[in-house]
Amino acid sequence: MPSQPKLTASDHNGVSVIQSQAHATSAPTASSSLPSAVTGLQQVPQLVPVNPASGGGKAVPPSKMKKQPADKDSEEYRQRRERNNLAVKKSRMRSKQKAQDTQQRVNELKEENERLEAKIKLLSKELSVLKDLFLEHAHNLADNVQPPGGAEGSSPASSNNNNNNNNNNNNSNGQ
Amino acid sequence: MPSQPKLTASDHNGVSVIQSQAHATSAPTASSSLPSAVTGLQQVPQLVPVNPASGGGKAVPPSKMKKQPADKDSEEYRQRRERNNLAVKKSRMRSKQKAQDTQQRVNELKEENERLEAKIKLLSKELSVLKDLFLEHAHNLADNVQPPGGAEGSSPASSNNNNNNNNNNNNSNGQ
DNA sequence: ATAGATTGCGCAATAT
DNA sequence: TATATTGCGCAATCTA
Repeated sequence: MPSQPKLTASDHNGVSVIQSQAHATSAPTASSSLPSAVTGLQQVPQLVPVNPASGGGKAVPPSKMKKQPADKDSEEYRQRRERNNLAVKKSRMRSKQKAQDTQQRVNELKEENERLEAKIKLLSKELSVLKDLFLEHAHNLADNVQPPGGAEGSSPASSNNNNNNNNNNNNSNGQ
Repeated sequence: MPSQPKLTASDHNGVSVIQSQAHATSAPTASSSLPSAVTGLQQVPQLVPVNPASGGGKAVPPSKMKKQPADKDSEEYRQRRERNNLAVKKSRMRSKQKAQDTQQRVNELKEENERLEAKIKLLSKELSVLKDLFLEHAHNLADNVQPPGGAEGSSPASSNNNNNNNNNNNNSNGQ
């Protein structure tokens, strides 16, 4: 489940900083060449107020901590970013793969569907033929009536061979 | 069609710069609050060599132009970014929607499939019943043989009623 | 050549 | 705490 962001609009500060390829220990997959167009923009040390609420006696409860902007220089920061970037790539790959699989599934199902429809058509035809045969036979029976036992009522001959031919319109179009 | 990137690895310089909310004429959708953590990083004017190949007589063919780093301050730049951001959002929304639709399609097809299979089962059963009826009837015929016209060859009676009962094992398992 | 559409990527906030 | 997801902006391409 995607899990939507509670209710508060996702409002991360739209910041982002030069990513020098300096200690680029990453790129295990396709090493991005990073030719030379990189502008040598340097980072600002980014001094952070040691603690936004140190004046009051509240002792700053751990909750509501504003999360220091993370020193971009910190090695640990870089490592975290690095790992996250990896995770992101992985996640996206999976996502893409899944989408692809789903599409494929659609194609497979479509094919299967066609096969099934064809089969239905065939079966229907067979049924139809058999039913016709039945009808024809019923007619024959009605034509040359010949009671198995001794001669009896001597059917009135000709027409009116309307036996229980229920038409069998059993189309069973269940839907 | 997505059109894959020729062959050259996509190696944009992994650069990116502080996005100050200064002239934030944007945010038409959900206004990003941008609390206070924004560092006031200023941009370097980024002087660009007027033209990398002005010495030769080649007159610099339009192709191969290195594309100036685009002054981040330029109003036009901001507008372009703004528009692109919008386009990106749109594109991603569509993409997501499509994926969702595809998933839905899968579900629909699965259902349809089940319906078809059920129908096949039904038809098969019907066919089976009719065929059985046929067989039974054939037996009856064989039992009390009674040539329609005058008495003739007088069939040898009993057994061997092996008419063209081809069993009709026409399962048509076409696959 | 220009504008919109896609795509890969990194960041940060969240979710798990 | 670590990884997984997700929204977002940037820049390079692709398309029209």
